Amino acid sequence: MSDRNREPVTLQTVRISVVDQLYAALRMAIIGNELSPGARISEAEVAQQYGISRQPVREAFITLANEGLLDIRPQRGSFVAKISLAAVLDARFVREAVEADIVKLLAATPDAALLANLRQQLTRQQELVGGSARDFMEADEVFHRTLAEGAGKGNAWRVVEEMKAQMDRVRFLSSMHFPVARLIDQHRAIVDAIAEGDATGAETRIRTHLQGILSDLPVIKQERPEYFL
Amino acid sequence: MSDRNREPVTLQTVRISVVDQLYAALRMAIIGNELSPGARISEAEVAQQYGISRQPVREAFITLANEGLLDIRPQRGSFVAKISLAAVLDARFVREAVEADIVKLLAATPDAALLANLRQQLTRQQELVGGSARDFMEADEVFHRTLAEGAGKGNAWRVVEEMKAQMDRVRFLSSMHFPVARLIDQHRAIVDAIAEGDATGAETRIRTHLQGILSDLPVIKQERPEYFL
DNA sequence: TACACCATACTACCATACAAGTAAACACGG
DNA sequence: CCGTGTTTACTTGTATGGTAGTATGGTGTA
Repeated sequence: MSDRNREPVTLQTVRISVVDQLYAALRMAIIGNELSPGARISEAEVAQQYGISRQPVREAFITLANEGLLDIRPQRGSFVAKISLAAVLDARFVREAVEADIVKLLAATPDAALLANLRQQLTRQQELVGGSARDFMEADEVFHRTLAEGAGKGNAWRVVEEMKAQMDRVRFLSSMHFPVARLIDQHRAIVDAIAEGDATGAETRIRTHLQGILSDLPVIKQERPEYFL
Repeated sequence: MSDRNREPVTLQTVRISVVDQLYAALRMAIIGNELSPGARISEAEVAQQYGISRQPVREAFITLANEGLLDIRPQRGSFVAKISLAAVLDARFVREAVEADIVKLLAATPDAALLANLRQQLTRQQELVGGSARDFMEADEVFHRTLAEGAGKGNAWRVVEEMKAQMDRVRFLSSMHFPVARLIDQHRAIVDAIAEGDATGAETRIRTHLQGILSDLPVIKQERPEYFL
């Protein structure tokens, strides 16, 4: 054979377990506020809806509960977790700390390929202005993940992703709170600072970027107190 | 009644589910290297050992897998996760970022009661010199959690805890790697900086503190390559 | 010996059944 | 009308059974 010495590719099993599929679906539904905070959601009910047994539903619930998106009360019922102000603030805090160090790393040794990628994403984001909040949220997620992976901290992204979910969820409670144009400007400013090797500037800008939600949070709580703990 | 207007205390259900108990036990066993990286550990086997059914075991496994401590391979078996160098490095990175911002907060407005608490812990830690690694690890955990909670970031502790688990696990692979005396000195230096309101100093010192494992990691990997991915 | 084939045992995944706790509706007695 | 006790439906927790995918050791064949 001509390719005896080639690198073995890592094969992938196409099968995605019922649990994983359901987990992803429910997570999206919760973050996107299709399932509102406080809403009741029982294992049996969901099982019937999807035509599966209770067990995989239960296992998806467990993971969601571990991520703070679901509240399982034994013998009482399961509920979409209400928003804890402290939890969201702390999630934001963690995310700011981590991403600040990430952009500091990136600015220390700017990488041309990465910057090109980021700038391409900026134009793509610009095209989404006026579109759906969900579409922008996805692009935003890719942008921030690209930063993490560009800094060689791909595993750290898992943490940021979880924190981000808490924050995005709050934003979805009131569709007013995706100031897309402003967010893109901030993204651009961050990329510029990285390109210039300005670590301090990049840090300051991403911290500001991630502090944006702080002003929205009290407003949203005022608008929808029933969604909060 | 004389106490009609008193605050209602929040009652606690004593019952702890089998799942939670098993999860805690297995987590400890994995971090403490009683279950070594790569070791096989099947649902049925554990169920039999503890005299319970497979289902709760499975659910405990799922949470452990989500935390990166277990590797579940469908239809193949479950294994104590081998150590991924990148995962540990990224966990350390996240922890450093978060705890750095925490001590900055603490130093900004030093609190006397908190500082008294911390200094008391320092003397307690001193008493543990020469004792078991596990005892010190617990005291260390309390210390760092106290910092997080003192800064009003109790929810952020969950994240740090998960990252800490990855790091402690590596240390347990070789009992040489708990330089207790040095760690306590660093703890003391951090407390001193906070007391003086020296945010920059506190940040620098906790970053140094948490970078300690970086020098140990390659050594441990050299010693026990079979434990690594 | 070397290799393809197959039987078998084992795994996690999913379905189903039962157990135990909770809460709400309701009947009853004051 | 109000408060109490009981019934009943519903919840999650746990146990067990069946299914499909995977690894392994043996067997036959060249």
